Amino acid sequence: MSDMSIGRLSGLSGVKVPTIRYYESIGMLEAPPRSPGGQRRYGDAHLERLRFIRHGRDLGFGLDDLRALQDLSNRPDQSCEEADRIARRQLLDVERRIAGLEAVRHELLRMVERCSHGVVDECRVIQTLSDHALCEHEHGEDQTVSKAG
Amino acid sequence: MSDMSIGRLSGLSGVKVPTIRYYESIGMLEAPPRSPGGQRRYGDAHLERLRFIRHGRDLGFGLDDLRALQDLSNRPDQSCEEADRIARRQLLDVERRIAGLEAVRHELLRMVERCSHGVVDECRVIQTLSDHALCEHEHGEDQTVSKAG
DNA sequence: CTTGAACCTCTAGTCGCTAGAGGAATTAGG
DNA sequence: CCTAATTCCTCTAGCGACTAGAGGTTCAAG
Repeated sequence: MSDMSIGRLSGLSGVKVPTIRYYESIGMLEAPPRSPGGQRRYGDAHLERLRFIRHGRDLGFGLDDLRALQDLSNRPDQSCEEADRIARRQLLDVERRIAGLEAVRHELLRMVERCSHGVVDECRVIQTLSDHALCEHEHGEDQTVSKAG
Repeated sequence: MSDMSIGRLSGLSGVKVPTIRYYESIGMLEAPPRSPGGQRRYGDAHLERLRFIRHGRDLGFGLDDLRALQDLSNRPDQSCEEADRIARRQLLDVERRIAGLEAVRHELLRMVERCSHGVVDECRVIQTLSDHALCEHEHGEDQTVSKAG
């Protein structure tokens, strides 16, 4: 399973080819040896590392967190307090985002349910956006909901 | 309430000063008249529009959607079908993201609950990330969970 | 040995802001 | 009226985590 091309590594890891090169460029993934012609040749260690990153990204960890966790896993004798702390922080973050999205979902539901399917002037969707008093949504301090990739 | 400075508009709308200028630069907010010295002077229409944008952003709409919705609200006689479609799409998107985050939350909970608080080598957090087989999480096609701003 | 897919580097773009430099205008107080 | 503090101005660059595309090279199958 050694001497994988970047395409094969991509297929096995679920990480796109340009993303793998990007990870290398920012030091998330060790630069592999090259073929005589200059193409990347990966081994199993790369595949493992990339799966670790992919899995962590799926769980919403930032690349910095994953770098820290990866460093920790290379020092198996250390206390896992730090790893625990990072994971708990991430959990709290996810829970906070879920709560925010639930509130958003609630208001969106109200909007579309009350839409009379008539003309814009009577449209609940537009009205709700225009007049904040029509809804129950609280403005957070400066937190905003953002799109997922 | 006319002739507001950008700072006052910011305070009343909850949108930060640089963000207001950014909105102007990308055509989301009409450029206001200027004072003799060249500073922006806003009226009530700007405040209303900005609150509309702010509210929409809080609900996770993209600026393109908000531009479309804003355009619609300027044509009150048109059918609100389009507005309805945009809002429903947004609702589906939010629901999809909630579902994704719930799965993520579930796995994070398992991770931190099973952490033995010992050394890294036995740490569930690291193990789960390293070995995908240890968890129940399914990799989506290429969807990833991203941070909120 | 040819062909076509996969690879290479590099730059620039995405979204929605945010930060900072370096300077001009405004406003409140004395 | 003058000063000092605050707010405002433009401009460029940066964030995270990629994604897209141009223009060229290498590899693997037949």
